[in-house]
Amino acid sequence: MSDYVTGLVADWARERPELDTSSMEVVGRLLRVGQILQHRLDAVAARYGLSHKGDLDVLTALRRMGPPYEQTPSRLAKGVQLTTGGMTNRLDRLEAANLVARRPDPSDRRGVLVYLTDDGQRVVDNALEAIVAEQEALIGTLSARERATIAGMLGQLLTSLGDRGEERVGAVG
Amino acid sequence: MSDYVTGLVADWARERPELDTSSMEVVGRLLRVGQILQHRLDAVAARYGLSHKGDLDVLTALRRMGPPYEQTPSRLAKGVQLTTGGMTNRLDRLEAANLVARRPDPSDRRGVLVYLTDDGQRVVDNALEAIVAEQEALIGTLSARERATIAGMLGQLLTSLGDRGEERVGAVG
DNA sequence: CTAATATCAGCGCTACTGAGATCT
DNA sequence: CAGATCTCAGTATCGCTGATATTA
Repeated sequence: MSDYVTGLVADWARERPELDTSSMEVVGRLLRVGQILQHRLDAVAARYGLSHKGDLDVLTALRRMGPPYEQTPSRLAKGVQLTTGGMTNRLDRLEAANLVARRPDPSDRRGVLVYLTDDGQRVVDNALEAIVAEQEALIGTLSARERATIAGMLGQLLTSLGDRGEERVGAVG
Repeated sequence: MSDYVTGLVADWARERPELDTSSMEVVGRLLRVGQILQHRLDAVAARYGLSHKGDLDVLTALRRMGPPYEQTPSRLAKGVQLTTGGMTNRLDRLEAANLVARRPDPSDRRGVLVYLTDDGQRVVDNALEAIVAEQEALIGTLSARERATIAGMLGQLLTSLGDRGEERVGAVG
């Protein structure tokens, strides 16, 4: 078994032998795996017309909230780590594609509420199933036991990195 | 322990209970960890003046080759998955920063060779040490045994995804 | 002649910043 | 009045495409 990182580490061992490359064996692979998975999942989303990278994130964020699949732009922006200006652009795109719509917020006349249209609900539900299927295919070589092990360690790592889930971003949903 | 993905999965269990979210426990965490690590490492690179995302990749690619730290733009572009046009832009930036320089390729008068300047060698060597230190800090909570386990599983995963290391990209080096 | 190398100009995409209008 | 919400215009980053000149 010789992946991309194996070669990297070999290079550094030759060029900078005093460098401790043990962390690279983990971090390098994590980054590499993340890139490949993200790329493959983006391709799946694109098959559902979601060729703009962050669009699926917005749709799934709304979908995950449950009916009536509605949220303010500000809170959506926080959820996907975007400025409100950036969210305006994204929502314009999604609204033009008829996947979301805006309506005035009845409880705050400064604001608006964004909600999934019927089309948007259909697209996100279909896309999500395809995404999950692709995820399953991507990690198909890992046994149930290995999955539990790696998920546990990554969870520990995320927690140690301060990840609490207040801000839910990307990562398919 | 409750990270970002824990909340995600709980949302989907409520909204789409028939969906098998087990792959998301792994893939979601891999993506999330990758994002966080990349972000933190980018910040370290920025401290060395490498605020443009792909710049460190080019410098490390040259550094890893050993003296005289030299390569053609085409091969560099392949190594970091970039078009030659994109590489021209990057090299212009790096050359303006006096980190690399170009000279005519003596063996092919169509081409040029890019090499690390003395400044470039200093910067990449210093940045690399800082990157490795940051990596160590980031995964500090994992024991040696856990690191070996996760590195092994990720290597298996990368191999199954077709990663062979012909094209060495990003991922710190 | 075909293919490869590097560059350049023009384009597209995406997000950010800061200003402005509205409202709490 | 301070602060929040959203939008908009302008700007920046970054890579790609396709054309070009040169050489293998």
